[in-house]
Amino acid sequence: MVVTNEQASTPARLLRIQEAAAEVGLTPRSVRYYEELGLLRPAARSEGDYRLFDVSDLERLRFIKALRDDAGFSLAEVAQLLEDEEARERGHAAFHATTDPVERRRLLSERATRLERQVETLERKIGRLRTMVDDARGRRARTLARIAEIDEVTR
Amino acid sequence: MVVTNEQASTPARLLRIQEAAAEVGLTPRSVRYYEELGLLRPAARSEGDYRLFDVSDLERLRFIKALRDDAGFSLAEVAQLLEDEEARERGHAAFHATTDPVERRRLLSERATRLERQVETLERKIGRLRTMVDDARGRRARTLARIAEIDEVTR
DNA sequence: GCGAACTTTCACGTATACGGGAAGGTTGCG
DNA sequence: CGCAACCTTCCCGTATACGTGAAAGTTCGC
Repeated sequence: MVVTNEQASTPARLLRIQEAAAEVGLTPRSVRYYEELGLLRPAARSEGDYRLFDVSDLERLRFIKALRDDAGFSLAEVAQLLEDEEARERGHAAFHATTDPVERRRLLSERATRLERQVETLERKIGRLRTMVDDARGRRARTLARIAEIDEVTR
Repeated sequence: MVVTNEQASTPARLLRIQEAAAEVGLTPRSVRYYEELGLLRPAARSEGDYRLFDVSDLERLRFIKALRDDAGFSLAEVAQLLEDEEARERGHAAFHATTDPVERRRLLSERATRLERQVETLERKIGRLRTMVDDARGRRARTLARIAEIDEVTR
């Protein structure tokens, strides 16, 4: 297999805040604010204390943005959902720190539980939206029925 | 058919702001604010200028609350979705103002179109949430697979 | 090794979505 | 009528989620 023109297996492509923010469709200010709220950990800092973001940080930022924009969660709710994610990353580290299969199994099991909760939270939201959609659909159907009625009579 | 103990066909049960707000789970302050934003029309006023809400107002308030709480729309977005509802009420009046079947058919058709748009907006939101759920489900599945792997080995 | 571009940390400003109180009028039961 | 409970319109306060400089340090290509 041929390696691309970039260095093979780049150790870690790190972005500074502006590039990182642009990449995920946020402003540097928002990213700093999220960090201030504890939604994000410092990632890494350069010699001169510049924030440096790796791919996992970008994923996290995209997740935050999706929860905020698409799901309409407040940042407080996002924080709740992310506590789970934080535990995940700690768990990830803990996972690689051990080789004990029992311990690893336990960590993975915890992760599965957290993901389950995330799914439930989102599903609840979807359920409420579904109700609203069904409602609108019902009204639309009744309206169409009335149109058909008129068409029937004036035929 | 026997009529209930209330006056038969009450002309219009009108509630004052506190009762109306409580009925739909809002505060009087919020209700006034929504009116200020134009999400709600004055409904009716008493002799002494008290706001009076009828059933259709309550429905509208419940709709606003659902869009805000359940769907997570901003009040600006709610306003957008309600422009349609406003047109609906004007259309409702226009409907009863005419007996021309052609005109009535047109009004009903407009209403169906507005409901269609509402459904589409909500469906888009559901779609984005679905993506997030699927994402979480996928990660969960992979996590469970890794657990199974461990169980396989340590069996 | 210099300058333009970027970054840092305050710190204050702003839009949204209300909360809460003042000052005063309205309702309606007794 | 009287008065408690409600309502009205200001108007200022607050939490959230950032925007927008200011002042100072950092990077980096030429």
